[in-house]
Amino acid sequence: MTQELDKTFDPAAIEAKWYQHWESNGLFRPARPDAEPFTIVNPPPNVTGSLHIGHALDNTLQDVVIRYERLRGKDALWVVGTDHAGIATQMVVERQLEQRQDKRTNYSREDFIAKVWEWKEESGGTITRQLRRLGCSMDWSREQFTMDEHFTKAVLKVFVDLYNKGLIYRDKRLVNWDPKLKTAISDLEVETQTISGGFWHFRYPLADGVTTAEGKDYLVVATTRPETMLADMAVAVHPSDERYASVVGKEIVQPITGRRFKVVADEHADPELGSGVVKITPGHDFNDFEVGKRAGIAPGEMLNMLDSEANVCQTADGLVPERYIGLHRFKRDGVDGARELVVREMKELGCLIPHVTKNKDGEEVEHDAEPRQIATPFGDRGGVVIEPWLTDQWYVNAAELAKKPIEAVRSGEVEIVPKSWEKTFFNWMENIQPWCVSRQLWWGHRIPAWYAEDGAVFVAMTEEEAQAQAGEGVALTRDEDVLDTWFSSALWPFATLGWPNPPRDGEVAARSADGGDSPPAQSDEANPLHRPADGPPPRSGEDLLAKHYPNSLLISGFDILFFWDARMLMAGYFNMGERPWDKLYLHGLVRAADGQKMSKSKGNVVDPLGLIDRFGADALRFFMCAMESQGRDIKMDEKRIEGYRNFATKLWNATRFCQSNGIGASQTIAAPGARLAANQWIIGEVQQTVEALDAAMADLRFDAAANTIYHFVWDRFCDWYLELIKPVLSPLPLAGGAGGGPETNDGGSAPTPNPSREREGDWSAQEETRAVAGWALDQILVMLHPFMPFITEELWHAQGKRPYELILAQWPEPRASVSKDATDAIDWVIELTTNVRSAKNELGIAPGAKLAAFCPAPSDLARSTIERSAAAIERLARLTPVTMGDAPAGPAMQVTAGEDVFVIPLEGIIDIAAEKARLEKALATSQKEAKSLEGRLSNPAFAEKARPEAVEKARTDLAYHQGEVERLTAALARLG
RNA sequence: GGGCGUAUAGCUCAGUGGUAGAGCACUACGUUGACAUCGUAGGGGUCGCAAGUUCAAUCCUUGCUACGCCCA
Repeated sequence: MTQELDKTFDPAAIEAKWYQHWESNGLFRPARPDAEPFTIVNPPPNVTGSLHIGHALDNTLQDVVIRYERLRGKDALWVVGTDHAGIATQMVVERQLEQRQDKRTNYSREDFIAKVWEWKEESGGTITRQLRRLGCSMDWSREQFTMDEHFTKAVLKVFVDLYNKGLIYRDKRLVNWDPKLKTAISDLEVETQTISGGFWHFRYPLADGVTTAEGKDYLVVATTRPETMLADMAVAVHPSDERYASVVGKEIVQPITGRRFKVVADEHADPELGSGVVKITPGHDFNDFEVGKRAGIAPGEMLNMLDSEANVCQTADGLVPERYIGLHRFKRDGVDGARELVVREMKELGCLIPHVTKNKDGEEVEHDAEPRQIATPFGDRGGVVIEPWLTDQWYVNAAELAKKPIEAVRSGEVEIVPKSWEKTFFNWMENIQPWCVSRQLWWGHRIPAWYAEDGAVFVAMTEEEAQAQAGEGVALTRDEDVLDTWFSSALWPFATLGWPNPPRDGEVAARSADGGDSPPAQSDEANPLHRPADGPPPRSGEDLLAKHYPNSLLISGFDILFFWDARMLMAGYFNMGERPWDKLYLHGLVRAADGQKMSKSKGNVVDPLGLIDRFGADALRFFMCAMESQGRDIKMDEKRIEGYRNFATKLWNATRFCQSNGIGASQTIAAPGARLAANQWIIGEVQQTVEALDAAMADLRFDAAANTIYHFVWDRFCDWYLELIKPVLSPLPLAGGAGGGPETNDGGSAPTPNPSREREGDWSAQEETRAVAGWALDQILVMLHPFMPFITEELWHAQGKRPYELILAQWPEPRASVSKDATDAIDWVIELTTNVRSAKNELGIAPGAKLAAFCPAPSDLARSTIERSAAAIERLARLTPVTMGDAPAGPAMQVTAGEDVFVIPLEGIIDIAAEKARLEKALATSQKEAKSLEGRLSNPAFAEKARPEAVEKARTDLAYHQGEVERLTAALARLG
């Protein structure tokens, strides 16, 4: 029995209900021990995060795939969890402290971390709640966090393993230093922006009375960063630059510091650029660092003039004048810094070479510096200029780890979709730099390295092991730093599945399919550094890792291809010896309606939850899919979301119609037997739709998949099928058969002589139609479910009692063959109907008017269809009666269906001029087409070289248009 | 400077070696027993520009223009 639906569809009312039902009944991951696995891990959102539109896209796509594979019977596992997000989370908590005039350093490390955990317990669940609103069917029973105890263990193991293989090492070199956050960051976290700056030219005096070939006693150096002068250790000229050959090896006296240093020859100096002389500050510039090393300066000897906040400090040689100490590197908050002071003093010393321009009046004007656009590095989190800074950090030998991933993508072992990203991937992987993984933070995975007093390092999983390595009695201090967050998230595809722990067989209570609640997090007050609750256990005896690694697919935005995807490949091959996933799907960005990137600072962010409130989660999801064509960004378009809300309403109303006609839940997966043309036709349409949908999903063409089901539902099922079966279900009073209305048929026993004939009120025809319609609607619900899970689940249950929820239903398998005669007949009726409606519209005839029609020379198709589907022709084309034979003389309009001509007499009501105009327009079109096709066919080269199918099609088209010309000419002749 | 991508209807976007489609918007008509969050019909595009390949180019090649992104 169907359950009556409200007159209007209200998404909010059903969304919460079904999500709760699915989750609390463990339906997101039903026990399917023998099924083929299908696995996706979600890109773990920052625990500080809240759902933005990009998450909505990313997670919708994943959910569509997971629900689709689940419906296809796979053991579909969607791993979910959040990322501890080192810097972001620490910043959130520090900001909270700031509001109370408090700060991190007022606490011990342990106490501060305890505060972060506290924050996480209270506020860290925002995004996971929001993902539920979107309908995401993740396995919440195994929700993960990158700081879970088992995850931490995995991270430490990877570090130790990399260290033991020489792939992670400590090195003193320049690193990207964020002076605001006071931590090192990796290359990827640096964003280069172009800002307005200056280019200053200075005189550097040569020492000891030396002069250049030109007789000058100084060299001219140019720089965009004058403040680094305080730590200059050389100037460089190109080895082939003859202007300066005589001064190479001679010395400079830096005017402010009085430091003496050499002129060195180095290829880095570009003779074409400025004077051809560059100052070398190896401690504060990446290029200069290399020059310095080549000039024999060891990194340990390189002068450093800045502290961790980029304020000037004394260099090792003590030559920085006292007045500079403590100044910021450059002007900040209106206060001059070292840069400004250096320029001023050099000017006073006569060592500044002014930049001269002419003003409007042609007079020369002097400036300190030439204005220039400078490419400047900024930290992506802190937003301040990054300082190259000489420190000891831990580095991963990324070039080595990149080898296997490169091979894998090249060989196709790992597929990147869309393929166009492969080139970008190779380009980055093949030029990859050592990855700095240490961060000067408190919140994160603390580096498992211990130092003896002599500086010897011991890397081990635990302090005990480190101590064992060091030997008894050696005092050890643990490395203060934590690891880059991406170092841990790189392990997501396998550490979430239990690696490195072996599967626990029966050791823990089985988490059954119906016990989906996450365990409440307990707090372990004794040790705030460790999470008490280890990751959720697998079901008893289940070896998740063996079954679900490699994962099947990863879906991520292209913006984290290097940050995360590439590093998962490295970590996967290193730790597991295998790819992390078979396929990587990269989607674009969701942009604002005007095409701009959404950002908080621009104030143009669209809140997905607001869209869900307004249009429903189903509509938002459908929008995301319909717009997701590979490789393109999505522009926000609310009208379109609204359109998909309307689509949901359409389906709702179609279901109401079905219900009011006794159409309920189907009983079989296979299509019911059907003899009526319309029923056969819709079965064929379902079959084609499933095939098209499967093809689209296999290619991850979300747009094609969404459009396929959309058009099937609206254009085929609602627009035609439901209209075609109305005459069967509710016969017109006058033509009523013996069976009466549908309500009287239950349990009836009257047989019917010819069920293949769509006679009005025919008893078994009605029964067949209700069965087929119910089945077709069920197929719609299943096929649409991955895209619109909520409304489909609601309608699935409203249609009758079900043995299982839709989320666990079976993917369509019609297993039916339909006759071409039947589908041809319906296609013919549709064409006739459309053509009649069009003609009436153009002639201004009331659309409802029923007209008599004559078909003088019916084709076999027309003859049988007119006989068999008279009721449909009457209801839809509104032609009745249709007489096979000549029409009486007199004014008439003419319509066609295929090659069949229908003459519709319109004595008294026809506007002859309008009909003539209509026919002439159609005639002109066909004549033009025919002429063009004739031209093509008469070209001998076409017949010879074109594909036979193309020639054949041209011939068929030509014949059709020639036929149209004849038919229309005859109709015009009849009108006189 | 290197790489990638995009230019198709008023807007947002699909698409194919055989002269183009969708949604929205627009126009006309419409209370035909699911649906006005709707129905029926319709108007609207020399597929950025130029050359080449081809029997045939919106689609392939090259160049140009414009816009966007990534890397240096």
